[in-house]
Amino acid sequence: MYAPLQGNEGMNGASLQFPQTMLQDPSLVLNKTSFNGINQTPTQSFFPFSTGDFRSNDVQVSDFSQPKHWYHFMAPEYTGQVAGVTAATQPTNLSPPIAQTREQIKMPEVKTEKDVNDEFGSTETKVQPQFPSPSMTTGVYYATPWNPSFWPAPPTPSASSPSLSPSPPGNGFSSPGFYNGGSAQSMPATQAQSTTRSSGSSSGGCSDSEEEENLTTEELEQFAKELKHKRITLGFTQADVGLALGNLYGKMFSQTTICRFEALQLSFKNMCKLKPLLQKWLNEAETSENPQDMYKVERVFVDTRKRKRRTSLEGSVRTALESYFLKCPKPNTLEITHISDDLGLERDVVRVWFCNRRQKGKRLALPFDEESAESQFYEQSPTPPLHVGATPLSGQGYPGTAHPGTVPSLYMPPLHRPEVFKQAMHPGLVGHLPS
DNA sequence: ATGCATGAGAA
DNA sequence: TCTCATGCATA
Repeated sequence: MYAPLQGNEGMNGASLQFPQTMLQDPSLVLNKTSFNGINQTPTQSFFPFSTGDFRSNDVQVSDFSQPKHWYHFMAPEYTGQVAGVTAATQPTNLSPPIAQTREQIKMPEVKTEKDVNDEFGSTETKVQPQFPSPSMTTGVYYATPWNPSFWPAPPTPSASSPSLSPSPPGNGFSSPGFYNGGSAQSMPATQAQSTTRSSGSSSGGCSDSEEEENLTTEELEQFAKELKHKRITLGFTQADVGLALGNLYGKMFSQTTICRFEALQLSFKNMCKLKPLLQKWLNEAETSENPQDMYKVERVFVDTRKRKRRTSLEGSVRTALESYFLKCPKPNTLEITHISDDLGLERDVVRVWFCNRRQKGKRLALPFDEESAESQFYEQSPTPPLHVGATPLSGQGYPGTAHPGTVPSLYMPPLHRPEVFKQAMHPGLVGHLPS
């Protein structure tokens, strides 16, 4: 069904991605650093799970009987796909050979997200990045509701000038508040703080002034655009930037995150949090003599814990899930069980699917009226409001397949006015909606 | 670029 | 158990 694990084919050159056999490690592909002279045999033909004890069989759509062993398995030399270049974020998982490699290479201690608080083994010298780590972790204000350009302004753009007046906490709705953390809505309108301009433009010598800025949607949009443009101009990939951030702040990010940032696909709060970091990176990149040095840091250690193989849901199954989602965006345990049974999926897969679907849905449907939208659609049903039991599945036909063509594969909340909803949809998706 | 997954923190 | 931030893996 779906491609075997490793040995992926090349990636779209456009974005300069790397074959996963290289763990998306820019330094390898881009040759910006030859990893301290260590020659890596690009023969990542090894596959630690060849024995099959690691769910070698496809986690197919109806394969839900297998125990989840994927978490423990740990091939001795499994480095997380990148031969040699990687290491574990978790020392405990570090196998001898790797540990050795790690010492040979003077691996700067850049931490990954979860690693930040994770102390390494005592022997490890926590060499912090060359750059002083700014206080990026301090609070972030996001009094301004998220409202990317492609998310239409609210029907009543009353207080539509987020840039000037971040909506007061209780202000009805003031703006299309994207999802700014769902419950964190009680944002202290600490806005008008003062620093709206990230002064830290000159990498001169001071500066880690990326305080919590009161960013506006527009600023973010503009910055995202600027970032992307300059990044490309400078010849960096999104992954490079993520790595560079690790270099600069000791906290790296993935290509995915950078991509989402540029595409404004993160929550407003998240955008605000990352913006200062990226801003600084940009400044550094622009002024640096050798931008390349910015991420000379070879790859950080990769977490050796193995994650479940990604389930690839068939189109029909997805459609079915969508269908269920329409009826009940937030199924309870029982409902999830029913659904999973009906579709022959693991309960967890279904659960996660709904979680992700909701998360995604928020970006699409929440602009209008998050409060009600959320309460109306995302409220867990005490009692199955839908006949989950009355399987919409007819024989082999799933809910969706039953009505080919008529079942929108998108979340179309029944309570939303089509017109409005349509607007809120991502441009690319609107087209699919029946008018 | 995005689907599915993980994990921390909150409820 | 959910949300949210984030990432691996893949289309």
